[in-house]
Amino acid sequence: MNKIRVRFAPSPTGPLHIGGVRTALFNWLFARKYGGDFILRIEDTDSARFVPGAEDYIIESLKWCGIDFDEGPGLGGPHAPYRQSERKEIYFKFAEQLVNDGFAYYAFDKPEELDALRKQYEAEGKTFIYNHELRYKLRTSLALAPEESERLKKETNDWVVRFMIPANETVTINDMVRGEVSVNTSVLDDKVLWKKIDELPTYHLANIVDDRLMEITHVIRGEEWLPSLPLHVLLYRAFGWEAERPQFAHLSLLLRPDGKGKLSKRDGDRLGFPVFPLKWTSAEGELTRAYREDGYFPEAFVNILALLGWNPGIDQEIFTKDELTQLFDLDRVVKSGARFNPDKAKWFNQQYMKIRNNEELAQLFMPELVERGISASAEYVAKVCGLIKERATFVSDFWSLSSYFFVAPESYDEKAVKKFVDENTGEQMKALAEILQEVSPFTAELSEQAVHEWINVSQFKIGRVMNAFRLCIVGASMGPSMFEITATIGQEETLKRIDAAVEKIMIGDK
RNA sequence: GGCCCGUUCGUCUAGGGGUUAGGACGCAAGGUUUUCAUCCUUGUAACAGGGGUUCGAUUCCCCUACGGGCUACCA
Repeated sequence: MNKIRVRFAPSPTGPLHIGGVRTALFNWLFARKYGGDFILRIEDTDSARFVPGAEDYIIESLKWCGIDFDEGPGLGGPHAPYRQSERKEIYFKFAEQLVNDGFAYYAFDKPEELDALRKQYEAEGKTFIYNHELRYKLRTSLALAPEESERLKKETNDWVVRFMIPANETVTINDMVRGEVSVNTSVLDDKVLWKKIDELPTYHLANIVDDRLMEITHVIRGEEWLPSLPLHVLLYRAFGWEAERPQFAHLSLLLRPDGKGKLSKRDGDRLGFPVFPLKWTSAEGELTRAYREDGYFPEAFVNILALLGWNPGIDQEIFTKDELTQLFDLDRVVKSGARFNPDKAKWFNQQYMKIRNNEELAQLFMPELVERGISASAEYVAKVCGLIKERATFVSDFWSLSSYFFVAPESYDEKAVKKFVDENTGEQMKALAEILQEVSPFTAELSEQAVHEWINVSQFKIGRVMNAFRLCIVGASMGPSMFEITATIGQEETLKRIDAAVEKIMIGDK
């Protein structure tokens, strides 16, 4: 069997959205599983829709996800170049070959003429198809006298090459995810393959030619291409490439969580979750939110995407890249469209948060601390991260969960004060401070031991004491074990905070 | 309008001619914890509808409905 070669072939018309990333991921997973090649090809044959920066964005997104390609722009490879705009001179001869072999023809209609014709058909309630009936009636090389056609070819510059779709033939293709798909060719248009005006191929021609030239064995792409599958198959046949034709797998689309339509680039952030992997600033200066900037870990993001429209048939849901590579296969790709679930996406990130090591998390948290004017050692921050990470979904949650490790509380949660402070609390806290003062070394274990002993002897209610204690140190009813906190912030700071709290909320009006 | 694809808890999905239709997220309740979170337990909730085929259909076939895609000299 030939080496497996797959490609991801985005069009640089804007930032890649998660549907595109998923398509890339599935291709990559398939290639890696079978030891094949993953190729990135930029399909920039539509100069009108070209967006500067989009290609870089695509590459950076893949990089962030850890989806590495073996051949592609910037990297080169045996079939370079990998940008279709840089391959423009190779396509015409293939189009011409099709004309010479009787599979295509020149068409000289003006776009306005066709528009008018379409409108006319619509008005009459008829379906407009540029096909075997029309191609002999319109201005094409099939209908015109050869000299006239030659003349138009020379003298005009907006003619096109159209593929000749055979009449009334049923094309049946076996799609790797959808099974058998049949279409009657009579409903297909004679698609434009190549345009004189910009001397560029359309998607259909460029795609088939490049897939063949690059020896692609499997085409894994979005479902939006399913309707043109028969055309592509017919093209392979016309070129005489049936034996080398790749296998096709059409992935269902990602649907919007609010119900209507497929996820599109224009949905923005009003949906309550990002549609883009990385932030993108549009030409109008609009900034979109994104997974990376929202604080998702790339491993979590990849894990989420992998499970959208695919599953390994086991109950496990958290997978390393290696596990995914091993388990992935096209036969477990789901046929129906998948709606994105933002809550579950957060859950995934939380799972990855819990297993992330503290030093790495500290590094991610550090910039925010610096920005807040806090100076703390990496070691200290790592320790704090270890204590709070299971309470967080994103690194951006860290500050609100851990500020008391860095600064003493400035205010005390009112509800907690009401609940846990009474006329005896002040005295209790003073006594507690005295106990704590004697603990040496000031470890969590020894502090806990001493305090519990004291509570037992003095017959206080442990809940009341500890909650009041927490209020003094944290300022609220939250956070990890009290003694872990005090051991972290230290003896001196602990005693200081008890004093301050007693002063502020336990004496005075009480 | 035409063509194509799809339809199992709210969402992601497993399953597949005979099952108490399984899991995960969410939600709810309980337990653990001095608090919050984690964690554990339990609960909640689904085979779009109608016809066939069959002893039996959620599973196979047909129709309808609904959803989605395509219908450009876009990709």
